[in-house]
Amino acid sequence: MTPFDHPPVGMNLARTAKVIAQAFDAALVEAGGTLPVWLTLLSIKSRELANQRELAGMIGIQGATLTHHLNAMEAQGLLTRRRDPDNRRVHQVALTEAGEVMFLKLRTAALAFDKRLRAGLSDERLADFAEVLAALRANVEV
Amino acid sequence: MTPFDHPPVGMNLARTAKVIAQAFDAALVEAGGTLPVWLTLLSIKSRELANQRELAGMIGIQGATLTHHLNAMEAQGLLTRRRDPDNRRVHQVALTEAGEVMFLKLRTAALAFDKRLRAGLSDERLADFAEVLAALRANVEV
DNA sequence: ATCGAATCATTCGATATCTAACTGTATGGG
DNA sequence: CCCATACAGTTAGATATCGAATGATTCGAT
Repeated sequence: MTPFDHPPVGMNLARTAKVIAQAFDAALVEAGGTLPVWLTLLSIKSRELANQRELAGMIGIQGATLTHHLNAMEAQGLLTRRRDPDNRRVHQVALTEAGEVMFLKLRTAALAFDKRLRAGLSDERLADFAEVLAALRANVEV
Repeated sequence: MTPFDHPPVGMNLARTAKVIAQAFDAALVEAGGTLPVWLTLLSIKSRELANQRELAGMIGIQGATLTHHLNAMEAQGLLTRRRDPDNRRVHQVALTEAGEVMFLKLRTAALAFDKRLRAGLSDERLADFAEVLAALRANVEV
């Protein structure tokens, strides 16, 4: 498949990330949510009253994409948006009761998936893995 | 950002894969193509006359998605589709002259990007990295 | 005090992807 | 032989994402 001496790192990374993301999404659908819904809930919980720019940054998506998800989740009754009275440009996002419930359900699924993923891999091995990921990111920035 | 003891592997993997894929796509756009175009060209070159099911499998996308890319690339004059006379269900895909030229240009960009990505990482380290990727994939299958 | 620049969010239009349904073609068991 | 089943590809409809343009608000420099 490749005109490369070594199997290309990037391709391997992309393929692996894809199958894992798909499996994770399937696990979350099982639990009544989706991957973007989980990421959005997680970002909101980790910093209540953050503005949308900050939430998008935590998730690693653009503001426009987050707006989309928030619209859907607001329609589903998982969250509310309210303008910050101190700075009426920003929308403060907060979870509803239903949003909290969904968060807890998806967290259970996410924790189980993370455990499944780490099976058979030592902490040192995973730490080195994370370091390589960081190095790859660094090699691409700038 | 997380209710996890350890930073979750999957999230780290997904984020890294995303920024690297974006950087790679940018490099390919610089060279006159895109990531899906490159992957399609590469899959065709690595097995001339393969059918679309096989090509999609090599790239890691569904047949329907490949159809989309082939339509666009055929319209651009990069490739041709012809029915296999021995089995009129299958379409044999072949590159045109322009497709060959594009392949060479994008290959140069891809090789340069791969080199940039590996900078500062030993072969052993990358080999172990690839093994962990394989283990993660295995942990998710079935 | 006002106007231009910056900031936050939304809207718009495009691309990539998926699944499911459909079309056309091949094949094998009765 | 022929029909049920399987297979290759396309089409249709949905979701996720991005970048660019727009709207609303704030801030700062003169």
